[in-house]
Amino acid sequence: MSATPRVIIGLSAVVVAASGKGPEVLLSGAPGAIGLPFGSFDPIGHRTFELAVRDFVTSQTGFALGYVEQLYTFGDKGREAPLADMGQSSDADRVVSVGYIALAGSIDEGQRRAGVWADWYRFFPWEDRRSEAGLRALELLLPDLKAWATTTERQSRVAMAFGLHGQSWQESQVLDRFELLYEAGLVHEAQRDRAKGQTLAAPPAERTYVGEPLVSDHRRILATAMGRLRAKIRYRPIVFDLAPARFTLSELQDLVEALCGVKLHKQNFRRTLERSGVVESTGAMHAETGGRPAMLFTRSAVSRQAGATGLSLPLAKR
Amino acid sequence: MSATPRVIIGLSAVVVAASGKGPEVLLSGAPGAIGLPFGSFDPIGHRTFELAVRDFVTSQTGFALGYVEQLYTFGDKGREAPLADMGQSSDADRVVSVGYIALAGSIDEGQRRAGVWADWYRFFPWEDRRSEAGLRALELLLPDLKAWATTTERQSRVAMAFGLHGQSWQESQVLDRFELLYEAGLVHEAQRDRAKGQTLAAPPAERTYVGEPLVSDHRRILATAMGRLRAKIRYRPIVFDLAPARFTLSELQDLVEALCGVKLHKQNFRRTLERSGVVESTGAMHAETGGRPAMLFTRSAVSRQAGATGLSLPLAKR
DNA sequence: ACACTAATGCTCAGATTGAGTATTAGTGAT
DNA sequence: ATCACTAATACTCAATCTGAGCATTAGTGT
Repeated sequence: MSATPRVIIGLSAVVVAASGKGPEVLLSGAPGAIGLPFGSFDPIGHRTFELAVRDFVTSQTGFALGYVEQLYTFGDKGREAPLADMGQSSDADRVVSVGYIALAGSIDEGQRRAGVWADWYRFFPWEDRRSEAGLRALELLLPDLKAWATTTERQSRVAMAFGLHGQSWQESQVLDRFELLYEAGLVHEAQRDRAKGQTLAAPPAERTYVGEPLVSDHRRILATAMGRLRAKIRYRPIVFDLAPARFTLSELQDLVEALCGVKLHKQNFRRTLERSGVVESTGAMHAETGGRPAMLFTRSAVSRQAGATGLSLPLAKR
Repeated sequence: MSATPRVIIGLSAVVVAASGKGPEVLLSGAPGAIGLPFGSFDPIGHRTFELAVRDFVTSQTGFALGYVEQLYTFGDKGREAPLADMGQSSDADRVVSVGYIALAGSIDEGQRRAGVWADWYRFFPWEDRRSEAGLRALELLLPDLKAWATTTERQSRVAMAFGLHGQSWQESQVLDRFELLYEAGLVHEAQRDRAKGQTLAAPPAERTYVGEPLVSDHRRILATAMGRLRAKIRYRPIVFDLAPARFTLSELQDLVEALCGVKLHKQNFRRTLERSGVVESTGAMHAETGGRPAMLFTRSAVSRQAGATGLSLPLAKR
């Protein structure tokens, strides 16, 4: 459109909801070009980014967002996709995207069907360490990662990110792991960007790809969101923005485990939960599960105060 | 210049150094319009934001940056200043600024004189709880803050941010505190932005202002940087990017205290330090201070690994 | 009435933390 | 030289917090 390159600010939102099956993210786009809900920032109409994000997500998907938080601004040349297909920019423009994470709470089947949602582990199978499938996904990648790690610096990064030599797996290092896989040429996006001039390792073999790609750098934004959310669970009572109003402690634990991709020690989880005072029991009970009925809890008043602390994650042994 | 509004991406850097007197930040600008080093992003020339930041800081101030990290992208209308005075934009343009924090290490008197550095507490006197002056600064603000807190929501925010009712002072909530003061009209910038149409409380009395203002929203960016740095100290061995190569444990403690604005319990500080293994003793000693000579330490190899943990901050009682 | 399944309760040892008290090795002044 | 003074470094103790289990309980379905 214009001959002189402009800067276009794109806003991308990782909208997370919990649906009983675990964390799901809202997607948009046509098959083959799936991505996050995306809008471009209007310098005249939008007073703040956050309002713009709420705006376009609601208008694109019909969802009203609750908690919204800015993640990171991505501006690397060669990792963004041109917006040409959205008719809003010319190829010469430089697109910078500001990523946001938004929590849409606990959704029911109806709401779920109203949008295109996907389990976020579809894009990051190796991040789910609860399932055999997740552990196997990592096993598949490790040989190629190790082959790529030819310098001590790379070896150390790989070991730290993937918890190799006695190092522990840090559930919130999602982005570090993804970036290593990208640099090592083990995700689709690397192949795509190599064509655009990024210097990246070639894929060792076509069939090694694990996890589905997303348009532009959206998988990177999603990785950032997952990492941020997983980290934040520990120091802010943010799970409650994803949990239903009333829940049993087991349901809450399942949710946390699904978000963090790890198994927790049940008794210790409830102990710290009750001790910290972020939940309080409603009198009601909940049967249905074929065991002793569970008490239904709600988030307590203290958990709503700014500065309230998050949850501790007592890992269960292997 | 152009009639249709463009988006201009500004990059602002909070360059932090430790100089023995505590944390200092690099400033630029003319008296009366002091701000952070600032440059605008060139969509053609700059491949990534980070490279652009390193570039303009070095060219503007002669400093080569070490650790660099993106903070946040600020885009609120009415809080940015036009760049007209830099001859790079027209008034109609929308300026979005991406804030960065950079650590310039430990600097000596010569380097210090080469740039314009200022103790960061000049802009946030209430953030220094080591000194009587800092505590007094807060005392000065509290009555007006309380007067502004007419709703329970505001009262709770104030109580949490400033650690009022038994709530503890959280050293990393620098931004929350600044934003409350801004909304309450207790910092210069609020007055300035009110003229631009932001709905903010009027200043209760001219002379209540505590702390010096900065151009545009730079004080907000600085607050974000301080908060990020203070928080990061706890989980990444980042102090070492500000400390000299060799230091005594007391020097390290002084540095951490200066950054966090709090006093720490000496014996417990060293205990956790040595236990965590992030420092190791060089054989050398250091006299000079009129007491028993201190052992000189360096950061250990483990502290350099990605994923190494930060420092615990055992607060000293009042 | 009985087996089965979760939800809850309780215990114990080891590690971490908050707060002090006690020593020790320099410096500078009688 | 000896003594007072100042930091640095060493130890101690109790209160908490955590990791790991074992034990008990209240529903469900046969």
